[in-house]
Amino acid sequence: MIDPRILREDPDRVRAAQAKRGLSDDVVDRALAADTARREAITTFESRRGEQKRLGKLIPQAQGEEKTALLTRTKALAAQVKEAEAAQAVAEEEWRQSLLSIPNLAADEVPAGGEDDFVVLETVGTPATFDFEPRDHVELGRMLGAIDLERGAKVSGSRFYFLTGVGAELEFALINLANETAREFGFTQVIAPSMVKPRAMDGTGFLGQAADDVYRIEGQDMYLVGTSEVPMAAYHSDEILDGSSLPLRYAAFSPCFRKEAGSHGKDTKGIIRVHWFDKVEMFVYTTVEDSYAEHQRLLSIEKAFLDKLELAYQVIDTAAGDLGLSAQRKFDCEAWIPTQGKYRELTSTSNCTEFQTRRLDTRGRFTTADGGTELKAIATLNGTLCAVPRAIVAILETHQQADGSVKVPQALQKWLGREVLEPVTGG
RNA sequence: GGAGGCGUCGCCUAGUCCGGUCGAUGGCGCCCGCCUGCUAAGCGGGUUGAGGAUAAAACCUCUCGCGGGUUCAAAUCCCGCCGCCUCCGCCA
Repeated sequence: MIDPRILREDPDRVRAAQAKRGLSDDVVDRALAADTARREAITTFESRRGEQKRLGKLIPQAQGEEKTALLTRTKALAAQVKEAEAAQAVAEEEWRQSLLSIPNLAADEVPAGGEDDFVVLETVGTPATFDFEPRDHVELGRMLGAIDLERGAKVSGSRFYFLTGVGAELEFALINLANETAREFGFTQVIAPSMVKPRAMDGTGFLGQAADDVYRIEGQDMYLVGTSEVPMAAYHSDEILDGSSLPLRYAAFSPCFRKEAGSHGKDTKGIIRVHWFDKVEMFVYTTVEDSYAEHQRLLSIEKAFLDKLELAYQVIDTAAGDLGLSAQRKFDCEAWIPTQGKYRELTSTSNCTEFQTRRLDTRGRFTTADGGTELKAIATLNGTLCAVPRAIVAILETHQQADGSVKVPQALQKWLGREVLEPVTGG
């Protein structure tokens, strides 16, 4: 949720932000009207309620006719109060809904436009070249006995897989490396629940434009999370955090579930786009002022991780129209996938500023210059440390050799206990 | 899943049977001030959060786990839900 004060005091800024994302600004007018209506309704209710309370106090001391008269008046008033209260609730809800439907205001630096209007900030490493015909990760996975897509489909359906043998070992190695990296950078490790209540899902903005991608548990009013950003954002909901304890940096492991609705035909082969995968996600609570530097920090950690995997990648500044509901700015790290001849998203980091904490009611208590304290909205940020399947895809394809074996990046060797993954079947 | 108990403004706690001077008691902690060579003790005051109003205040409304209901009036009575604890059953 954006700051209601910005909407009231500078609606044109919100209109401009909507335009930048390619969205209508109707909702701005709707929200402004709702705000006015809401305040009127509050005034009406409060004046009636105030009178009711004043008169009510007189009743216990009143006697005889005076008391009867008072009761008649307060009884009528009670009905009015009830009515005014209901009207206020309606106005309040309309205001809330219109405000909730406004996405976070994109940063000035964010490129305008849609999915294809990103700006490449940086290219790191050189895409791998081969003196043989490189195999895709599906074939390599089969040769190594690492990825079993056929049985994944048999047991669970399309976009499911078993990681077996070195595939499973590779996941654990990646998780270990991610956790080691998290530790180096001062993150508290967390294992987060991947089923959440609607509050958490909605608070992180995933029941908005992304709702189609979310699995709901039948008959339970619970959801499977698509990322541990969801439980981690809700982790401190309804809390007032000690400002001096910030930043709070978490690295949360969880399985992630995505319907991938509307992606029919995209990445149908392999494990680039799957309904379930494991991920270690960085999640940070900090002040809004510090969030911009923290965002850069998360990006640098993601880059450091990709460097450890010895991958070639580019960093893009996502265009406004391709930002999530909550994000103010988003950087994606896209690794080179040899058999696709292009860069594909491996990690992503977003600064959600105060958008999520306003929805989930997380604030910070800070000491002011004069020694007092004040409550302020704080910022949340998230960033992928390692999304396992895509990391595996990039590693297998990048480090493959002519015979179908795969060189293990140095940083993973101690976790895998070997320098090369050897095929278990012929090519 | 069955039975019972509990949920009060940071923590503890009074109040709930018998609705209105509880529009929330006291203690601890914390903050400000006084006092005392310093410190401690002592004394006085302050200390939930949200919203409305205002130049800013004063002020007003809401907030006793959450949501309804009864009533002129609800922390208090009634209904539903959630969470925690204890016992039983079941189980990785």
